[in-house]
Amino acid sequence: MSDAPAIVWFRQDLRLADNPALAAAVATKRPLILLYILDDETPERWRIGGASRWWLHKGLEALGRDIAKKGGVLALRRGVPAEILPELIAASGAGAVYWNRCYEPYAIARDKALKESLAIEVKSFNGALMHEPWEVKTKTGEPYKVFTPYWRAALQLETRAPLPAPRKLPAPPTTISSDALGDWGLLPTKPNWAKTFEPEWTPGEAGAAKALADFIEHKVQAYPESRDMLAGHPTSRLSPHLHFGEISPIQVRAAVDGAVAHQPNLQRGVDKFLSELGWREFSTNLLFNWPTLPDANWREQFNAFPWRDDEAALEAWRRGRTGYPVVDAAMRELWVTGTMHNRARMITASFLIKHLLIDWRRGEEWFWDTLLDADLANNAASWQWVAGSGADAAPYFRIFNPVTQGERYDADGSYVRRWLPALAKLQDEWIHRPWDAPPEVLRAAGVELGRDYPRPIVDHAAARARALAALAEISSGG
DNA sequence: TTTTGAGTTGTTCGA
DNA sequence: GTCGAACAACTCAAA
Repeated sequence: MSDAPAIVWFRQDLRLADNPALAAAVATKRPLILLYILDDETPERWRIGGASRWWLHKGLEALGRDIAKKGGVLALRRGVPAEILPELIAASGAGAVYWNRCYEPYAIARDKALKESLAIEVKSFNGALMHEPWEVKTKTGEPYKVFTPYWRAALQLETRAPLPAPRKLPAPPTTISSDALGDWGLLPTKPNWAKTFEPEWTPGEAGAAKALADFIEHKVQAYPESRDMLAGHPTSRLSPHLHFGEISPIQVRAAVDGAVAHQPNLQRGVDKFLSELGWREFSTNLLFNWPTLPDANWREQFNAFPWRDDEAALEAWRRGRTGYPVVDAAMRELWVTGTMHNRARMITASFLIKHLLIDWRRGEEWFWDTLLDADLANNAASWQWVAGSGADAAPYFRIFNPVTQGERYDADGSYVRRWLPALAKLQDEWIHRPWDAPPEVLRAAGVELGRDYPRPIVDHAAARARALAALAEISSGG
């Protein structure tokens, strides 16, 4: 066995359990250099966003603690991996580098170049997906473009069992210099707008495991119906943990399958939940096979779509001042908690695209900066899905009515009241359409439209008609 | 090669 | 209030 140390390069896999690269490195019995590199230069357009930086700081803090408990050390470096890795290899005499794969186009190019240029052994592993994008193909060997057949095919494939966390981690051969996490400036200051994230989230592997256990115990059984309800956190809330790799889909799947083995009545909820993980994999499959997904219309006919340039409307949407309570509540939720309910994402995205006719890429950029779970594949695929420009797109006539959606999925208005205190005293009947409320009702609730809460910035019926006309322009018939 | 059934999450209108 | 139909045409994936 070589005494030359091995480097484990952590990227979007900030965990010790079910970490194939780490497990393989530990199995070599070499001394280990456990490394994270903050690269703010390689991805030019989609470098890590503001909210995600807070999570990254907390996640690295947790990973460092977990590693230390097992006898190892996490080294932090900032810069370009193509410079840092050779330097570290030279300084440490490392004989191997192990990592788990990423699927962003820039990451694929970076890793490919590193594999070619580094003179030592390099091994990459699947740590982020149930199935690699190239493993799920149609009968003719093409990548799937429609979710349902994709997921049906994926379910036919075997998945590996989750790997246990290493019992102990070998120390590095010598002292490896490390940046101080606090010097990276990942946490916001003056103002510390992330302080509202603290009570909502516990970044790190333990926090992820707790969220999963909570989901299985309390939520998964009713998930197929309750998942759509806007209030009360009916979903797993695992997405940021999954993005940063604090838990793997393999672990999640093994846990929910294990629960079904003891409680067969959970099967229905588990199947629905696993299909959501399937969407995550499907999105990665799309990004891998169509690397321009984040930046270009997947359907080229949308290149002719008559988007409007409306900075004021865009800003009203960003800040939750559209005058449609369910939209505004969701945008406030995003701002305050760094996340947004899945259905609320569809409602707000549909509103930006269809009601305001603003380019989906403007929304994609805002979500990228404000979401703790910002993920290039999910973000791009989902925005294009709502726009209708993407794979497996929604029918053109699917334009969410924010009032109907609010009344259906927030019937008692508790979601709106939580995020829009100005409307807290408005009765259920008017909570999703305050502009229709009689003046005395508004007075009694202490609401003056235009002062305490905005009037709608567009009329729904008119906006819907305008969107349908715009879509007709680019249809083959128009 | 051609055919066939199907395609995450909706809304509106009229009976 | 409830319910079914209409809302385009197209592409996908497998038979």
